[in-house]
Amino acid sequence: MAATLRDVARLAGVSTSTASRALTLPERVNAATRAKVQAAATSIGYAPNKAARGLITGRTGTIGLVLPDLANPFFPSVAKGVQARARAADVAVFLADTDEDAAAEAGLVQALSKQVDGLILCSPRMSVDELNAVAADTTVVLVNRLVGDLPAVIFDHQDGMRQPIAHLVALGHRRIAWVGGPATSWSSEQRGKGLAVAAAELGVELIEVGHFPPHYDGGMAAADQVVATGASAVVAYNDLVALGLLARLHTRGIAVPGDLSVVGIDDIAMSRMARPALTTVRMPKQQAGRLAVELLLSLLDGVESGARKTLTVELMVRDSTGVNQRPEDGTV
Amino acid sequence: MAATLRDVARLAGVSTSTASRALTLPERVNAATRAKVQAAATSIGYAPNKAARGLITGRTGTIGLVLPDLANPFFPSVAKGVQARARAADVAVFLADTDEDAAAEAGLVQALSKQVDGLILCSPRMSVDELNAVAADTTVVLVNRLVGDLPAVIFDHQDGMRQPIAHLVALGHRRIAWVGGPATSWSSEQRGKGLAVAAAELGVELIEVGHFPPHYDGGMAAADQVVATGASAVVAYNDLVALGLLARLHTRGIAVPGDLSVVGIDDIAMSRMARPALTTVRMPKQQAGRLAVELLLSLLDGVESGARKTLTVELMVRDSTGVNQRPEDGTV
DNA sequence: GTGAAAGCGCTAACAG
DNA sequence: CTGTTAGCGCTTTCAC
Repeated sequence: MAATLRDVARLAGVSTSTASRALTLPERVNAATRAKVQAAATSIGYAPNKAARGLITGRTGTIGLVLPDLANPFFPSVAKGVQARARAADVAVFLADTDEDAAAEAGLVQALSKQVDGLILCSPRMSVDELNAVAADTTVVLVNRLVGDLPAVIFDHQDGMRQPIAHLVALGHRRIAWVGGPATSWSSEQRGKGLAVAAAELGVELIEVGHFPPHYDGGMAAADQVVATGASAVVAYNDLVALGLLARLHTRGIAVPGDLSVVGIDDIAMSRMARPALTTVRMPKQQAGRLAVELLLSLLDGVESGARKTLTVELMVRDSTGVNQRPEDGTV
Repeated sequence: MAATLRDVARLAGVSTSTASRALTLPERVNAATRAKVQAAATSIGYAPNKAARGLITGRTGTIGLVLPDLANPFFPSVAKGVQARARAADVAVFLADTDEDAAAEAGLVQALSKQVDGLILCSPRMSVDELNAVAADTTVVLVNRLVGDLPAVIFDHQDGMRQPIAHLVALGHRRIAWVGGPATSWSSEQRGKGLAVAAAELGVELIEVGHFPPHYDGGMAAADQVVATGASAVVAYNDLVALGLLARLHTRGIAVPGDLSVVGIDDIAMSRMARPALTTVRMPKQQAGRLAVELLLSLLDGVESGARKTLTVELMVRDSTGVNQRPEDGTV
């Protein structure tokens, strides 16, 4: 059996409340007794039972992270950031993968919300109403989605989508295709809009090729339609789709970037490893995770209420010389 | 405030103990009262406080998953499997990423172990002694590492490493290089041994090129040494290393597989997307995660004690026709 | 079959 | 500054 606070108290010859104070509010205790208690605690390897503490303080020291799919490299990056920041704050993280299933997501969130102080919902697929319902009885921070005034960490799609367009225009492109993600995806909508605005401003044509699954196979499926548009460049919903495009274009003997330029979005590790390396728009994924935790913690402390953080994104122009290839997420 | 069991009991006009029984041991309660209680519970959206329950039952309904690095695609796959199986058993999962830091890992495990029923340690970096110490006061299941008799889920490196060697031999290779992972890695050691045994059996030469970081950059670093060995084929510690090799070989103008054949290990999603696609040894990562959970749960129920599961691995021969490209981890 | 009472490990008043 | 008391929400004897 693990040591309890009573054991510590007994060993130190004080009451349990004094032992408790010595460990959690050191200032309110005589230095001598404090030392005794702390010595006793370490000597028997005492670790507080967080569940018991949570029962009385109402804080469990735990947050939940819900995301659509760990197999999509975007999400482990966010998770890594969340995890790191939470640990620094001595907070534990429950992880839940919903498998891109909106219904499962709602159920999971429901269940999780009872066991945590707050929830980070990354790219949630559930409806606005469901989301508002959850937010009504749990502290929630959204990542990569905006719903009403709910606290959120998002990426600057406005500026972020202007960058690849400006880049392509500078290279002489005038007809640019856009391969969208799922029709229900908030970020796909934002990305499409951002590109359209930038294209209009810069006086070039943006051709929307349609909605595709946000995966490698989605890119394979989109490739021929992209070619048929006659565009000289294409921006893909994300890097996975861009890599799928690359594969199919290669099969068809279409040179990249010679015949067609391809730009991805997200900057997953894989995009640096493709050949040709993929020019992409970097989303600071780990940072988003870290910020989401900070936002959530400050919300729990009652510091802020309707906060929203928008993260700067950055065009990564990749070429064979390896310029600009530094990884966001550490060495991979 | 969330509804408590007392609220349910009051609403149903019974005592809290009856309410408790009606919800957890339905057989021991009159059908009529049971129905009343259950109706009351759902009507106010009652969900039991797991922390309070855990305080008394000694079971928290939570397990911990500790892994070295979410940025390495191997681990999110395992995590996905763990997560899915745990959810099916209505068990929550704490996630901890140690950043490949053995010291941090030991501390994390220590802290986590107090809050969970059991721990899944995936490719743990800590020492045998530390591991035994942890296992002494927590139920632990190892994944991808073997220490004494500790319960573990591992991959069949014996047979797994014979497959790529046999494949390469069949293609006519007689000098095969092996690019090992970190010197401290259990799986690197196992893989190296397995290859050596197979090479000896098949009468070909295995040249150990040394130890490299288990990343893309490690492969880049190893490439020139591999070339210098004069081997006609190389097996890399993992796919990331293999992809790094591919990149550097391409830079040097060495054709793959024309001049040099490259085989990876793990079958991460990325390996299907490389060009040329990477022949690799598939490790059933999600399955390992699922089995680890099952093993842990049965251990917690006192069913088994020194169990060990060995998973079959499978050579994935990749070529430009797309044969054998089905993904393990769902569509990516 | 059901209720009363005790207590899991801890913290938060409240006295002293 | 420290000890006593109460109780978080739940399960589990133990009577009835």
